[in-house]
Amino acid sequence: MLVIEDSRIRKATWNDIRECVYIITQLIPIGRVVSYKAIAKTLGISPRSVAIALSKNEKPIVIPCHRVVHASGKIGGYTPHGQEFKKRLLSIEGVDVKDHRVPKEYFMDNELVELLL
DNA sequence: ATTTGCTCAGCTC
DNA sequence: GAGCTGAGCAAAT
Repeated sequence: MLVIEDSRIRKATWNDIRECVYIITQLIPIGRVVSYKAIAKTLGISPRSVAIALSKNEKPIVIPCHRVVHASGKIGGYTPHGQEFKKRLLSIEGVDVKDHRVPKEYFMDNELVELLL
């Protein structure tokens, strides 16, 4: 991932990555979901890094990290309060989590990539 | 459904 | 620097 600062291109720092991940996460509307992979693609970094960024999240509720799940539909993690809490948050927002899986119709990976690329 | 190998940024020593 | 740890992924089994 590269960023532009003072008209120069430089490698993104950890802070840059976190900032971008948080901003994108906040773009996800209520009742929808995206995968780590989709965010990684828009930023040009690895999915693993996105997960790390979210895990180090300092504002667990302001940053809706519960709307980010595995590409396969599996729930993923939610360190502050555990998977169960994450599931509960999602169902409150209208996402029907079936058997530790979120159905593909809730995903907006394509829209996100199309929007930001 | 489960295992396996790959990945890459942070943390520890 | 070297080695370990993940809120992951994709392919093979």
